[in-house]
Amino acid sequence: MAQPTICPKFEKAISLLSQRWTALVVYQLLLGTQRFSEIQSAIGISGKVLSDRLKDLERQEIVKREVIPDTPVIIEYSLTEKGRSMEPILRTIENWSQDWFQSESEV
Amino acid sequence: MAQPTICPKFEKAISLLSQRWTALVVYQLLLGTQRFSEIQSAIGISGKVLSDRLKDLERQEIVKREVIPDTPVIIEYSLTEKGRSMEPILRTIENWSQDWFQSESEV
DNA sequence: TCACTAGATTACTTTATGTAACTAAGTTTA
DNA sequence: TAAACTTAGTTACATAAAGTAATCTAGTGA
Repeated sequence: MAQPTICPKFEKAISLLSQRWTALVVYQLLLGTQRFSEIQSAIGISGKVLSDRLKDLERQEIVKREVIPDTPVIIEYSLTEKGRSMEPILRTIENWSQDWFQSESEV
Repeated sequence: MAQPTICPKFEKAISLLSQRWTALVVYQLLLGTQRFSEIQSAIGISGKVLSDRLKDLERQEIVKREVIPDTPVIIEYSLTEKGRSMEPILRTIENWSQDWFQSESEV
């Protein structure tokens, strides 16, 4: 399936962003470097899926994983330049959501 | 799960956009009104999933379904104002994809 | 030694997506 | 008049992705 009517670069970007949790993980890391459990509790993702996503995002050079040899060892996740370059996407979605969605209390 | 650390409006927008095919359907409809089979062959989505997505998008008032009483009947899909308001999101993703993804031939 | 923590991984269940065949209503063809 | 074709779907079934909970591995600390 998938006729090549649509630009392949755009399709790659869309398939990345339409993977559940990807956008939220990046959004969360825009706040700064964070540890596994911080991301997990901030966005409410399961450990398994967060682990999968972080590996994907690392492979795509969007997220950087750093092992800090503290005691016990600390593992920090942060955005690469490519990751930070996604900020306008998230901000545009954020603005749109404010303009067009109602909050629970208004429904 | 899903602690409410993140703005619920933003979360709604993200969960809409992270549904597979949603963004591509909207992107396709930015080109103008189209029929079921046109969307289907343009983006290479299965009839079942396209049918599901169009119903979702109609329910969210992003897509408008119109029955044209021609012979045989024609069913046209187009974007509502809310749907068209998603254009900046898609354009931002498009720009980002051009800057940060390589095409197959460059890999 | 036992219990605790962070960062995962594994086994299993549920949900989403994909494939292919089928349907309904009308149309053209033979 | 039936056979075949078209559009816009739907249904049944198969596969893939995501969720849940238990487990693992170092490295503490008591």
